[in-house]
Amino acid sequence: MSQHEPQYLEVAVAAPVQQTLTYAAPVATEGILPGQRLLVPLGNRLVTGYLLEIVTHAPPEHSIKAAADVLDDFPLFPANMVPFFRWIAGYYHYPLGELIKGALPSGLAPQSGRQILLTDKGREHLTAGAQQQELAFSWLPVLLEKGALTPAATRKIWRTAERRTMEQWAQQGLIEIRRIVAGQTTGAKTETCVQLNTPDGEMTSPPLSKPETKTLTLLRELSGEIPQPVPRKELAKRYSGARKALTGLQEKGLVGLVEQHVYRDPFGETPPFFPEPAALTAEQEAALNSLLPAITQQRFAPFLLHGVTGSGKTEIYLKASRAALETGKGVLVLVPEIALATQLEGHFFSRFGDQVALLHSGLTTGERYDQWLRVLRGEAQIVIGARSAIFAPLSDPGLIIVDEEHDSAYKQEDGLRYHARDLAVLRASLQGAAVILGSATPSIISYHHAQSGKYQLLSLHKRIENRPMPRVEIVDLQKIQTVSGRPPLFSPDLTAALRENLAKGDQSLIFLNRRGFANLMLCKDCGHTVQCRQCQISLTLHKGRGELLCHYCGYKVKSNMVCANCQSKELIAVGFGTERLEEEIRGLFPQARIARLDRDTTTKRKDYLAILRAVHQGEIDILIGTQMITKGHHFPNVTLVGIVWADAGLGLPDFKAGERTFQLLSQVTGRAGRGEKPGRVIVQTHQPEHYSVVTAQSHDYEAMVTQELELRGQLQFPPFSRLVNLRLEGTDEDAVRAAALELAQKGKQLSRRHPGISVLGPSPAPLSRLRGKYRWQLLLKGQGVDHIHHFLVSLVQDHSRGPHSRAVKLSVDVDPENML
DNA sequence: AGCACGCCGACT
DNA sequence: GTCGGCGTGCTC
Repeated sequence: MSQHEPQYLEVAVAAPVQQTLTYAAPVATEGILPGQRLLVPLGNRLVTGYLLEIVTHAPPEHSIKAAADVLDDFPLFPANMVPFFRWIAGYYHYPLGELIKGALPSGLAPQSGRQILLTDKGREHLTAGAQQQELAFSWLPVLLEKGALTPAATRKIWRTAERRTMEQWAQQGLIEIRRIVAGQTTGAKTETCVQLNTPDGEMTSPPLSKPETKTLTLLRELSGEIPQPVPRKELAKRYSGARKALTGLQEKGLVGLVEQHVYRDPFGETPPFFPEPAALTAEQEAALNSLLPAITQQRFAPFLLHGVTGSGKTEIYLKASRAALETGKGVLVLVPEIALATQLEGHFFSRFGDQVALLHSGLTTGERYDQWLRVLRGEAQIVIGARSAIFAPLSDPGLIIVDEEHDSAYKQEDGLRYHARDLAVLRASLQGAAVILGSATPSIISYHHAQSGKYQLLSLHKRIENRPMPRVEIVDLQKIQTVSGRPPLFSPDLTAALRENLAKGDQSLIFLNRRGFANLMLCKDCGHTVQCRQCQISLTLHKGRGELLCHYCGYKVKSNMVCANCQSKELIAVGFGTERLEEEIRGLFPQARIARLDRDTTTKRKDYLAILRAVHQGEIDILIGTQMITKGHHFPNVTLVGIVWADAGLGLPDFKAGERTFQLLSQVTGRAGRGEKPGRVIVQTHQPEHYSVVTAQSHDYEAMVTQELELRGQLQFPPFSRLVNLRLEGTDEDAVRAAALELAQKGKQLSRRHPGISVLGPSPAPLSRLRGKYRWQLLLKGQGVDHIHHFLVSLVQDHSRGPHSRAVKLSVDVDPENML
């Protein structure tokens, strides 16, 4: 760009503003680049803005303000990600600045705020009347004591009517309201380190106390040959008196303190080492022969890698990654969640060492930021992470891998409702990279694309070393006679198989995708069920915690409560979850070593790893769990898998229920017989003839796809159409209903001019009340994407101009994964 | 979002 | 008359 042309900045502000805004460059700024954050005036406040592009023309109809400040010394993301961000904002109907804010590691969006400071006059006047005032203003004592309120406290008060008082007092000169820029919480982590000032170490001059001498000696030891600063924390850990002694040593000029930048180690522990296998299977060779040329040619090429569990997909990822690194490009690996990362991250770490950066939700804010910087600076060429890692600042990815691509954890279900797998394909196409979507049970959508030639299909049908797929037996729960007339939790077949396996010393898995003890509390006297106060959902009994829990909002009450309707104490627990299974199994097999893996037993990654390790080391005979146990673990000694209730998900009002049930059954089934011994699976169900169950039994993925595609075709569901779910939410039930009806009417009116698009609903959402909000929804179904987007833009505009736009929130869910 | 502007009811 | 409630529109 020429020096003489005027420079304007196209900026996306971190506020719900749809358009980008144009600012003049801040005074005296050189070499400002896209990807840097700015502090820009918006209305009469200052907000964070993200510089997208430097342009020569400004829109003439606006006065142009200058950016107030540049917040970064370097761009936080590469400029070539800007088109990616723009595309996403358009597709998911989300403000670009908010999107970028969410894509960057958290804590990087300063905003202007206020802080209250007490003046001398104020101290005088307010102290006198403090006794009475205190009753009215809870914050006054703090203000009088500290002379100031924190920005966070001020912000809280500002939202209330007490703001008026503040403004009055400010006018009277009792307090000062200072404008500040707040919210920049995360920076590179620095650590206080101790440095020796006298390297050769004359201990002579001033007399030292005993702790001081000891600390100095320790410091010399740790500093090493060429003295390096030692973290103060480290000294304190080895000698508890060090912290205090250091103050003395500092005064005597013997040591100095420096702030030093450190990287935190995100690998909480050393991951296991996986050696490179000596040989590949013929199928692996064939898949790589298709993949590697595409990677070498450095162009967009999408692949669907369909490989049954245990067929060696990981090795293909690793070989493909090496090829991408050899072209000088980076690799991005997406995994469904932390759970799976442990296995795959171990493999990548074993092969590529510290070239790997990890980005997952288990990291602290600071750790995330550190990993981000490593990627940004090119210090790590491989990124492994959960869905948000799709935004990792790799400047030039040559390969993007999405493992377990069918997993619904890739769909973000609030805020920007993106699908990381879809964004992976998009990013690959924008940046000219190869992309591998891998799964044993690909999503219907992806498989459909492979059939139509949009993706190239790579198949691994055989397990490594030709291990057979496990034998799957179906037990029809309806046919089992019991005294109560209700089906048992464990059929005689499953109980016998468990007993047998236990006798052999083999391990067993019991799977049920529902946690807790009982999912319903019924009043014996009046028949009422205990419901969540916030949601249209019954509370689940968690016996161990002695609580009834809402699985949607986290609301809880003590389980010894009385019926809200009739005060009866006689509440009976109906239904079952993993906690109940555990109790029953312990009763059936008191001698067995039993563990349970679900969100209740593993609140931290550490607990989770501990249970997995115990299973691995053979310390557990029977592992009970939710889908957490299905996530890609290799348990060589598991020879029996019991699925307690296979059709649990089939009753949901969701067109993906059949697909998901098949995927779940296949994933669980795949846990059996991964070692040398063959596996056996027992599937209990009320619907033994359902195609999801039947095809899972025969490991016949293609048959499931054929069935499913036929059904989807008849109903014109994806992939034969596109869906957008418009959800309306608010605390006022009538307003939400009214807004939904209005929107639907507008939609139906509009659809007369857009014949390809139909409007279904409105209707109350399947979860009609959630977290205290009433919910209605409206489904758009149509053919062309562009078509639907035009349609959406005018609908969203209509709502935002409508009378309910503030009381009722509209969220747009493009390609919904979950219809609840 | 967050802030100003503006239009109505109930107080000095 | 004006203070202050919140519906509405805009932010370069």
